[in-house]
Amino acid sequence: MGIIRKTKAVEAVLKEFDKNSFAISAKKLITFFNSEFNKTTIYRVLDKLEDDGILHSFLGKNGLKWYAKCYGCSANKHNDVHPHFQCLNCGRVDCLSFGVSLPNIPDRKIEFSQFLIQGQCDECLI
Amino acid sequence: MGIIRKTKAVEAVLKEFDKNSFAISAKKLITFFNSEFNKTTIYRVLDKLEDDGILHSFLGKNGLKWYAKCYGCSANKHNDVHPHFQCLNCGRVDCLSFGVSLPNIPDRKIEFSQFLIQGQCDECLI
DNA sequence: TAATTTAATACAACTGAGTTGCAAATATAA
DNA sequence: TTATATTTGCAACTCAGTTGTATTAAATTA
Repeated sequence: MGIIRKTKAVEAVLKEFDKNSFAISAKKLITFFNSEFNKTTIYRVLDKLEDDGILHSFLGKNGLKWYAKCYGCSANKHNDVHPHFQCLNCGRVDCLSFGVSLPNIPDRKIEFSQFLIQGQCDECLI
Repeated sequence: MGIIRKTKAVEAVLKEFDKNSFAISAKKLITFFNSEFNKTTIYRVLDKLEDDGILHSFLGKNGLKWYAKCYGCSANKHNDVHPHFQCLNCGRVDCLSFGVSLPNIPDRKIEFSQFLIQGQCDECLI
């Protein structure tokens, strides 16, 4: 946590997340920055940004890792418990804006949860 | 769908799922049947059993593929929309018995959903 | 501003879950 | 028993993600 330098790679990655509100997969970022940055750099930048509470990650279709901006999270507390929606047609992924009501499970301690909903997005339904 | 033969591999895999009610990862089955069956066989048997509506699959921690028995599902209709719980300590995964109330999202068509909850299981909390 | 320290990066090699093609083996139907 | 269609084993492959290390570039200090 903390100790992250304002390097070209960090700024370039953050700029991509500022462009739109959708989630972005590590894979897509690596392809996008192919000629500028090494894939290892991208993976490590994403790791750092997640550690710092700037991004949160989750697994999408086929176990691919996706990242999206955090709102109201800090390095030590992740409040972002919302579902993610992945379009099975165009592959687009976004965060759904409502929270998930976690069930009360006796004798178990819930630490994380991830809710992935898959289907057809508004663009692809037309 | 249909057309699945009662081979040694199919029977051995099904027997494992009958032993207990927990989910089993493909990886674990491959290790378990290491000396008996090839890993390709295990992957293909699991695929078939899922196609036939006997097992359902979902992704756990690190994107690993897990399988569990289906209840009330057929080859063409999967009714099993329930959360899965993975213990971050012992790795055990099981199906939670209550259904998930899917949110109503305008302009989107929901086809699948997966809800993975992670934390400490009853055994590991003691 | 230059020197020093420490973190970030590129590169290559690796890991490991899952996939594919094909020949041989085996279950089922005739 | 024979025919035929599915299953299996094997080896080689794919590909997202990881690791080690020498080099480069921020940030800090003098």
